[in-house]
Amino acid sequence: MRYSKYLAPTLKEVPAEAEIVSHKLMLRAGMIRKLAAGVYSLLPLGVRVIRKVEAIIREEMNKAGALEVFLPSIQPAGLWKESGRWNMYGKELLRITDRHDREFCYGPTHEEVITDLVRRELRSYRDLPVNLYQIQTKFRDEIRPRFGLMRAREFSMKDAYSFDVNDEAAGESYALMKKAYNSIFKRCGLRFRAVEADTGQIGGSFSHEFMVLAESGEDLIAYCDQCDYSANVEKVSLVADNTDPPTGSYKPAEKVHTPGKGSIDDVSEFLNRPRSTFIKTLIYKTDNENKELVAALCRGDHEINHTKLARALDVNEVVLADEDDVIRATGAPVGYAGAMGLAIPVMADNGVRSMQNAVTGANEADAHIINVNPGRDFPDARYADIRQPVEGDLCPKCGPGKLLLARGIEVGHIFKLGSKYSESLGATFLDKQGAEKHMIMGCYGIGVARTAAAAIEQNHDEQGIIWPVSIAPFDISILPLNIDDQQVVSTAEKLYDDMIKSGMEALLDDREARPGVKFKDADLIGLPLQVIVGKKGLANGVVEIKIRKTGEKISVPVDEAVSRAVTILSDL
RNA sequence: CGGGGCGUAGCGCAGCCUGGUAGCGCAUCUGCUUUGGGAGCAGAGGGUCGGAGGUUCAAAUCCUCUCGCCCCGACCA
Repeated sequence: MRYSKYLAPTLKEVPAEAEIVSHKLMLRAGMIRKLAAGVYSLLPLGVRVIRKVEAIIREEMNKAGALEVFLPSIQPAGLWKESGRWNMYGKELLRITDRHDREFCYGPTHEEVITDLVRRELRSYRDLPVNLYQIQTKFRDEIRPRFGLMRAREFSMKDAYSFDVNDEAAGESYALMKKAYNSIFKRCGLRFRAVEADTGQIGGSFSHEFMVLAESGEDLIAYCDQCDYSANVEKVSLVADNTDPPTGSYKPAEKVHTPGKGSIDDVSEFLNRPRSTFIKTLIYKTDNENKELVAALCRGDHEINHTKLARALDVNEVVLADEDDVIRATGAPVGYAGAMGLAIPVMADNGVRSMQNAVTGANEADAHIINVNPGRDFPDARYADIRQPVEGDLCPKCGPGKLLLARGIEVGHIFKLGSKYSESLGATFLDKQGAEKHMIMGCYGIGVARTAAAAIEQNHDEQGIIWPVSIAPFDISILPLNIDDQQVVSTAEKLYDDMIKSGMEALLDDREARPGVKFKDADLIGLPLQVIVGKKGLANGVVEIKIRKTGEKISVPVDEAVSRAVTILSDL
């Protein structure tokens, strides 16, 4: 491709809207432009990267025996009502109506559509297993789209759905996908981990997330320093800190005056007691039919994990109660809630059970209670694992190992769904005995553009992107530095032709621009290699091959340049 | 959804408080010079100041409404 005929509008300045590296660099390199909040246009360079990621995905999916389909992005409401998700999915589901006032949605995922297809077309155990996938545009009306393609509302996703005759076969399909995903992300040049995950709104029995390790990641994962255990913090089942019954003597509970001290930090300092002796009491609103309020308890130096709390309460979602609800539930302003004498249900973290002579709010302004003992003072509390892990917690798998925390970008997620959708939508088959059974499903997603963005998060420097060869928009930049020097131009042209003939994807920067501009843009766009063709080098019969990743420049004779470039590229 | 902020030339911003000629840097175009890490000089083009309404002799500036965008929070008790 000739740069002069191409559209790669690079930016010298960083657009104000961008927060993280991949977003800034994609904008600066002229890969994407924003159309609306969370909605982006892909420019030619962006398209090429996405196509490469897609090609890798297709190859590995096909290799794993999956079949490509292409399902509608607009879906009739009826199917969603049938699965029960029309009401469950909430505001993230973009609902639209046609001219006849019929309800549709823009698909945020395709379980309903695929299950509908399969229930119509597949009847026999002989038809199974089958794994169907597509690469489709989805729309999820995120509360807060951000970070460019990382959390866009409209985005491209590879989604696959497997249908099996029984649980064991479904497990095999799942394992096959897990293997394929490992290959896909490895080929994309990413450093990642497959971690155990919560199943969330998709539902199902268990799942793994593929997390690209990066500081900018929106997810927190915990992993063991001794074994191979790793999980999303929402999923980590913690070994209870101490489940032994309390031993020591109970002191009488006593109300103390704590004027203006609402936070644990303040009260801890004021009473001169460590945070770990506090029982933190948070009031949550659940999304069940009564919007019931509950109190969630954990040790003062721990945090409640919303997902775990929701699971323990068997509700879809919990949100922190607002000020009015807190006052209604506790009779006190925010900051003075305590488990003693609360009229609402109490769900406590396992770590609270063995606490002795602890400190809590008094459910009245400017007062706390000391020497609170759970078994004595709020015997009705239920206990579950509802807190966030912290570094140093024991590994739930191997015991002696300690958990460490890291940030990750979720680029893929695989679920073993079971029969949730095959039951609600009636996807059945006849087994060998002629008995009608529900298919056992799995579903498997990959965020295509997010994968590309994650690659940038892991591969960049101050100058710009450093593409892994496998997903780079082109292999090599050819930089004729002196565009009015006949020898420089003709050499660059010849290299360009020869490189294309040898199978490389080359971008010839034939613009009438100064050398500095070409260098800067080449580094910014981040192709793995650059060939620098300048007067100085040609005087000695050489051009330079620069390796973007290392910055290394190698002088090579002009007639060896193509073969050397091919070799270096294949070694990267 | 709560809080904060921002919409002025393609991009980054100043001007607004205290109403009176719409500005700066980069980019773009022309010319000359320059040519191995985002050139220099000279000149030029480009703006319904997000939109609507209002106040005023006069509105980018003040008021009201509205649209869009960004950030923080939603794990603080």
